[in-house]
Amino acid sequence: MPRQVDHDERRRQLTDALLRIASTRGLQAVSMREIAAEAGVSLRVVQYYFTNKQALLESGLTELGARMDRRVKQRAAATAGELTPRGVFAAVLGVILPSDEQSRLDSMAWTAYYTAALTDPALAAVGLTLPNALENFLTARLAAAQQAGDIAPDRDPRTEVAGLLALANGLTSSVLSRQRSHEAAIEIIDYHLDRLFGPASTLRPPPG
Amino acid sequence: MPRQVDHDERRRQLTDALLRIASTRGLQAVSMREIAAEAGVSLRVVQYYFTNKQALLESGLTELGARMDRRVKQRAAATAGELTPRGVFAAVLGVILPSDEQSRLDSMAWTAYYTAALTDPALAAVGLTLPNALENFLTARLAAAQQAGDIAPDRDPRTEVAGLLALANGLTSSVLSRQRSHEAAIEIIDYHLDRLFGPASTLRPPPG
DNA sequence: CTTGTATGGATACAGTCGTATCCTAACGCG
DNA sequence: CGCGTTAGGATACGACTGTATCCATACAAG
Repeated sequence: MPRQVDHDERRRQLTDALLRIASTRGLQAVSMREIAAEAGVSLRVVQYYFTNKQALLESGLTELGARMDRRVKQRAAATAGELTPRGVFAAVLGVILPSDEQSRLDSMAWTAYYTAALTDPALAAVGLTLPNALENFLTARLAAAQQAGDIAPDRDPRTEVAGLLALANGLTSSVLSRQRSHEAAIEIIDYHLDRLFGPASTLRPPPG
Repeated sequence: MPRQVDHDERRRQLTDALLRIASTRGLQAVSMREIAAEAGVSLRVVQYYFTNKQALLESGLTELGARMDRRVKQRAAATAGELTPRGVFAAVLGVILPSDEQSRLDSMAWTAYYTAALTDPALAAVGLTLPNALENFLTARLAAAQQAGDIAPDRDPRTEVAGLLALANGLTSSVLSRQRSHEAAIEIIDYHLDRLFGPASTLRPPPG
């Protein structure tokens, strides 16, 4: 066997280059040649590691989902002790909102992909997986919290989750277009969480 | 003077064709030739009535804004008598959400434009005008309602409006991607309006 | 009727796009 | 040491893009 290159690593470099372009100049600025230039390789290399532009695009969307997933886990881990139901929601919704520069860029790319998915079924299949999983996860958590008496019994968990996710997504849009600051968005989220759960506490109260 | 053509009418036809393409196949499918084909005219005609592709795109965005504006006014007019503050909010937020097939198409186009505006300052300037005006309008209305005692005095009108608009936009996204039905979205909006105002009444109660 | 201008048909241009092909250099294995 | 496969450089193809140009026609004004 001749010289071996780590294909996964190469694909990751190219996917990162793609996402840098998509998040700064939009998905319509993404071309095979632009990706090559951004990654500092030749066009042939891009073609060699991805059969299609379509495959490249889907790889970008998958990577975005993986990043979001990583952020949620790392935020959950950063909170010492067990999370309250409210803590779980604050973590997930806080990850959806753009906070630092990198997550702002990722949100830009995510928005671009979301729009593209509206007229591209292949992208829609890949892109809706994470949001649906997120909604189901939060709904299950909220239903459990309701059983435990943490929220009022007359609330419908699925409706509440749908509203909160829509709120977070809408706020993300307004933060990206600089209509609102990150802090203002967080404040609105917290306000709504206060109405759903009691006043704020991220940690589960000590038993007894 | 030779044969005169109504330029405004011609431009309107072309803009409509553009929006039909953008709402069904996305903004990236919009080309001068596609617009010509969709409108049933030659490429030259498109060039003749619009100096630029950029001008054409901005015309499309302006038209979308005008349609939204028309819908709000017509919904307000459809409600007999004077609108309560809640009625105003229900009308505006109800217009943002896609209801019939046409408003779904317009929402698709609007979403495409919104995303494009994130990386195109010229579009952003045109596209943010209406949302900002809407936010200011609703904020003023809500502040007045607060003065009149229609909502609790501890609410911040600007924050409430920002949250409601973000919610409506986020719900629009989820309706477009068929994660949620129009009815479910309306229900969530009504639920949040109930929490802000009292229980639902669109008409102002008779004086005395 | 002639004339000048508004309208639009036909065609061309230089770029850019995704994809395909040809060929060479590098290198692990027998 | 070659042999064969992998990694990529170089180049080309046809399609499509926005824009420009040339020219014909139609029609209102003189």
